[in-house]
Amino acid sequence: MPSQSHLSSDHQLKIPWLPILATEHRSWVIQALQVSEATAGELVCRVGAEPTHWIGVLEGLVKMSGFAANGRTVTFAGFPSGGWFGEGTILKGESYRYEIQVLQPGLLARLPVTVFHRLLEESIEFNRFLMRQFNERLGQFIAYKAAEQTLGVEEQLARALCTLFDPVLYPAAAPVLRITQQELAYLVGTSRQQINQALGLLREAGAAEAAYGGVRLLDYQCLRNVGTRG
DNA sequence: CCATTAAACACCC
DNA sequence: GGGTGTTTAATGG
Repeated sequence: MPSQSHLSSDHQLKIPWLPILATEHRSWVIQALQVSEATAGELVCRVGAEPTHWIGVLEGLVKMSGFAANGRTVTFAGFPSGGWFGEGTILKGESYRYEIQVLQPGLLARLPVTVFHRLLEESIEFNRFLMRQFNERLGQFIAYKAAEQTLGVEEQLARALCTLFDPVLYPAAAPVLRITQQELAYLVGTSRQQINQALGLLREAGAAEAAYGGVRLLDYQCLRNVGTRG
């Protein structure tokens, strides 16, 4: 078990829903949140386990994945810094149906489900945040389903990268996203070769390019355009 | 039959 | 040591 600590003011800045809470609610949360380091490859949620916390990424990158009928690995979503996940499982009172694994090491924050439920009961602002998150995610999945049928690997990759390079959370810097081409292949549902080729096309388009062990964003707007054409 | 993919390999960070 | 690019043999539409 990794060592846990409480929330520093530096960490607080990396939680997008914290500022919107009323001060009273915010003080419970800050007291209840636990921060721990996440190492690459670490399994954050196991299939079948009961959720005890709502979990967020302060730094690093985490994936939600499972296996297809033929045994192939399928990644359903990637959560970058600022991402929070597992609320659906908590709300339904179920156990995890997919596994959550760390791709890029970093920091995770955990909010006990009891506090989660209390916020749900008492904070309009928290409900608003969750509703926005559900709405965005639903839109993403519908768009993803549409893209799956109609678009090529280049467009699908552009979409996947757009969700990982969140412009709201990274307004200034043009960071290199640390993710292997194999993981991108799991995410898009194709092979490593296809990803490599698509990265070449994205470079020609001026949207993004392959960096060692990751992808460098060149032009977010351009990446969006590639992902929405068709 | 052609395209795609997984596996194996050798380089490079 | 792990990620990448490339080759090759198998696989599947």
